[in-house]
Amino acid sequence: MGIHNLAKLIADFAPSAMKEQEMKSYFGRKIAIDASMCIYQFLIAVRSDGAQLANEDGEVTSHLVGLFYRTIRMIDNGIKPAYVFDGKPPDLKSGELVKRKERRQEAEKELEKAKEAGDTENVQKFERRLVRATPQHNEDCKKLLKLMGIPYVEAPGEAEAQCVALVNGDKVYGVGTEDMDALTFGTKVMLRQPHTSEAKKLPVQEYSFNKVLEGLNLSHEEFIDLCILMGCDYCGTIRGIGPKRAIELIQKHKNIEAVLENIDQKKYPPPEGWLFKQARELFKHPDVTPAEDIELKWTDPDEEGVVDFMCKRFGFNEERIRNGCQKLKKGRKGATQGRLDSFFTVVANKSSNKRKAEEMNGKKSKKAKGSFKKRK
DNA sequence: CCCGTCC
DNA sequence: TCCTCTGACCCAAGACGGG
DNA sequence: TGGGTCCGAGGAC
Repeated sequence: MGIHNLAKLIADFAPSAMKEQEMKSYFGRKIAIDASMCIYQFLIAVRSDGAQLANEDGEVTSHLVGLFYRTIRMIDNGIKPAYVFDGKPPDLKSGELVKRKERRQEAEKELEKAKEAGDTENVQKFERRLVRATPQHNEDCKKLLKLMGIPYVEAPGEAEAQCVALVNGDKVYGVGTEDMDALTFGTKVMLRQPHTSEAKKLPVQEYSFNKVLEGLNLSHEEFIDLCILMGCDYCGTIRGIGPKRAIELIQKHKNIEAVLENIDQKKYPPPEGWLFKQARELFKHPDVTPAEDIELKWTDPDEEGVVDFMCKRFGFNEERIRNGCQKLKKGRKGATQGRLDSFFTVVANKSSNKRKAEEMNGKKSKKAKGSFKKRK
């Protein structure tokens, strides 16, 4: 998943494209998040003695624990998440998916071996490697989100691409992800792991797409070709060409076709039947629902519904769940208030410089729309 | 800060 | 010789709070 | 599964 080494390349060649912000400065912001990715991570990480958390009937709850508390944490910080669920992966990804399937089968064998040998350490290791978010997990999470009053979107294709559509269609401020290919899809703003920053006392890393292009001195099309050269999920790469050579070649020749004409293909052989054109097309025109067809609404949680679902069905501690619901209600009010507040400073120049206003106590005049002064 | 608990 | 890529290896991937 | 690090094998110069 993602673009190989892209974060490092940006750090090296376009450092100003990333700025670090305090969590607080995102108060009132809406953010799109790839739900499938979160669920997967929760299933892997939320464990006790190496096993997933579960209710008395053995139904897994790790994904619900993770989603519940992370969402509350964000709302509590005035950040409004909208979750996006994966649809069908594009056909081009099937090669990658076949590889993953093979690795799975490998892990299954290893798991059997470890079980027979009574090697608990390896059993856990390979169980973890076999984790996959099932339709049931997804449904559980959708139900919970609905009860919590948090909006979600079911993407026709890749969740990441749908998140980008929401950003660029001005439904949300940015996409919160670890997956750098959000930038390849062209997201105006990308936030890296906005949820962890508070807990770990780390700043949020904010990437600006325009500054990435500016810093690398590339157009969006050239940038896509660069990403393909460096390695994406959709097709192979040219052996012997890594980030350094890739960026040099794209800057010089502008696209992969021209690169191929100008390198010694004996020394740098492209993959057999290389599908770079199809990959390029996928990044340019991914299968997404247009943002204008999507309405995102944050509402108060249905506390009794949440308690019923989480406690009755999944055996969660009622006090904690009710506590969480209270935080949701409180945080939502604050965030709604805050959004209005920041509206005045934010909307003014959205694409380029965003707002330094927060610190500088903004005075803006460019781009008329909504550029009042920040009050307070 | 570390380490156990959450279910 | 220098630079760049590759492949091997290891590790950790959540959130939270009590002690 | 990906990321970080470290080392050896090539081409690049």
